[in-house]
Amino acid sequence: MPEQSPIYRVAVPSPLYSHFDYLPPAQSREKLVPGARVRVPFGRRAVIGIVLAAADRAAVAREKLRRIERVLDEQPVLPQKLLALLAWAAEYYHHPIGEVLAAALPQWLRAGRPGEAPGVEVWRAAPGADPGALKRAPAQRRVLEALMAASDGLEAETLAALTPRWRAATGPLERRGFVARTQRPCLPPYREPAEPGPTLNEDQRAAVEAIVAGFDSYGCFLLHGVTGSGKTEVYLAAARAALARGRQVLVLVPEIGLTPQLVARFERRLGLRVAVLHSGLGDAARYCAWRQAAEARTAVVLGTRSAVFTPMPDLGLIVVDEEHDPSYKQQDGFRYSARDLAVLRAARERIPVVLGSATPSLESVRNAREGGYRLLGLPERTGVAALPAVRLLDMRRLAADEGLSHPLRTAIAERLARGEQSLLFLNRRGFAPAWLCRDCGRVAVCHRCDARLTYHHARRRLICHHCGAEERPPEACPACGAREARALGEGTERIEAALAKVFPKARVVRIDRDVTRRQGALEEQLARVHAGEADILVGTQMLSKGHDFPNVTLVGVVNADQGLYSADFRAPERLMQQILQVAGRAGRADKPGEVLVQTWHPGHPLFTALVNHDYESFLSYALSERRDTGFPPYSFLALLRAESPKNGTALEFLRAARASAGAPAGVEIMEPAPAPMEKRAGRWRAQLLVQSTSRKPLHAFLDRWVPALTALRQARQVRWSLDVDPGDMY
DNA sequence: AGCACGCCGACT
DNA sequence: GTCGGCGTGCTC
Repeated sequence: MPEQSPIYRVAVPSPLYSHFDYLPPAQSREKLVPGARVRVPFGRRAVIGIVLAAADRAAVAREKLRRIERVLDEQPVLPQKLLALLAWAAEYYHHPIGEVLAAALPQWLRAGRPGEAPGVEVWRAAPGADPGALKRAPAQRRVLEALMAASDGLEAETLAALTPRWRAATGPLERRGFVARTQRPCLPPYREPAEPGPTLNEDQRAAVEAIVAGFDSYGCFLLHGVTGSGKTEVYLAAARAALARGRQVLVLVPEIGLTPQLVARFERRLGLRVAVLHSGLGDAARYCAWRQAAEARTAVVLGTRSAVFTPMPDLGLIVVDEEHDPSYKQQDGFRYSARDLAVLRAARERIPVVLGSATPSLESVRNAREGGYRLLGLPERTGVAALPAVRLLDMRRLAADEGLSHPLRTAIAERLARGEQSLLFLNRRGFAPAWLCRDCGRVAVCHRCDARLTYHHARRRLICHHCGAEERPPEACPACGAREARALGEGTERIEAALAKVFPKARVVRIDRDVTRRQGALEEQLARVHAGEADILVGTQMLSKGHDFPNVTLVGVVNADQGLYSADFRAPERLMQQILQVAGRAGRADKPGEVLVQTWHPGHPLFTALVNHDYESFLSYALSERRDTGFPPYSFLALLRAESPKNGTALEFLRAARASAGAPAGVEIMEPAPAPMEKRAGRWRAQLLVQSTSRKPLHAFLDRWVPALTALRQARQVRWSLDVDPGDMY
């Protein structure tokens, strides 16, 4: 019998819901391994794909098959286990396998670069280099001076931060012999011995013991610890135990929580170099760290969302810190939840996973109460004061000037008198969220979105926070010609200005995206706060993540009501989490903190729970509401979104989608509806919610529905995407 | 998504 | 007379 040459199933980076079959490369006789990259002809071009499997028959006629052009890897870049997880994820999230694999691979590998780990480029000044000789080349001069000031040389990334034209500068400098380029391994050795940590309290010890007892088998632990209860110490102790067994540890943190301080703490306490993975890394540095993990040369990986896909052959423990954080859910393209995939990965690898939070998500709480998660509680704060007292300020009865009520001002004044810091939290950047004509009341709106423009005073601009559009405030009202306008409402910028007026001697530091956009600016602002160079902090939710402010004894929540009655069913949960997170930043053993919340709805059950520091009663309230309304975690959702530059076509597509769905058993398909903000960035958006009380019928339905959607005539005129387990309804 | 093919309007 | 607009079809 003649030997049939094998066929290879290849995932190709394209939004097509299937793999593609190829013949083996011309002269090779060796079998290709799944997970290896191959260069294949695809349509009229060539692309880098990933071998999924060998097969003996193709899905299409044999004449249609083309040959793999080139094999890029002898060893798979994605190990079997990870490939299987990704294939599962592609099915679960109903996303094309090629794009799923692309999301898991570092750009370096996607671009077809060699699999061997690159070093990190380091530039050094040569002895005797003379910046004086560079009078007419200021960029070169700046680079050279920076290099001369740095004894150990500088990495490409540091230079890039210095000047965007650094590449153009190093070239001539190198030719003149003023600077030299070297490579170093991306993770330099860590030479300090591990620092001992504090003695664990009873609860922490119990938590660590429970996790360690479960090593070598799957278990999901929900570590519910109030802020300041020492969750990180539990992670560290569990990580040490895993390391002692020769296993690797994967730690996921929210986007904004991955700070140099956190990395340094892990390195110090574990006594080893930690591989860091986050979006701000350059291609080479990122791939290098990834590769170190894949070769088990580094034991600990600390990363954001996409780090859940890091290959780690000896993985023995996964930690998901702040598991409730929305940044674990990817909001475009392949819309996965890194937290959920971490749990799944742990189950498949038969290892424990720890989900930690002071304010766990309702999903995880329900899983702990009724599902298989084990709850580990840390009710005590360590080394910090008792939880700060929370007081509601009933804004129905209080006058507020520029958003600040009298009691809040008094409380700030007291802190100033005592030399303590105050923190004002307000989830709205800019000066004022509305700009209106004094005469006719016309409000400035965005032309591309269904949204009001926010007035930014420093830049004297009206800015749309949804599409980024900017314009100059009009001299005269376009509707009535009146020449006077009014900025209505408060953003962080206005609060900052108001504070400067009321407390002229106070040093106010603002922390929001507008201030911290520049690289390193956030770090600078925080350093000022910690050095005691600030009396009052004003900021958005950026303040609620990852940074502690031990000298802050007053937290003011300026407008707590946004999100209380929002279109998004998760908004109250987010609000509660944000307030508790920011409240948890305040106070110390010797200086108890106080939290003042300005609200027009002081009777809301959310606030009752907040005043009592009773997350449990909030959970009961929120869970019973979700049960009554049939929302997660008491149901499972999929949201079909569509958008089009033409009004109406998105809804039209959804109506056709609804019609093609039929009446599947056990699944409820809602009516198509315009999105809560129908027009955004010039596109009309609509959505269609699909709901079920159990996953099985929902996914059985989606399996049939998605191919049908692709075939719809209307699908061509819109951009559509399916969001399984959506994080929000916008 | 790319990329090409294909058939109708304003320009060197 | 062409350059180029984006509708439509295909990718093993």
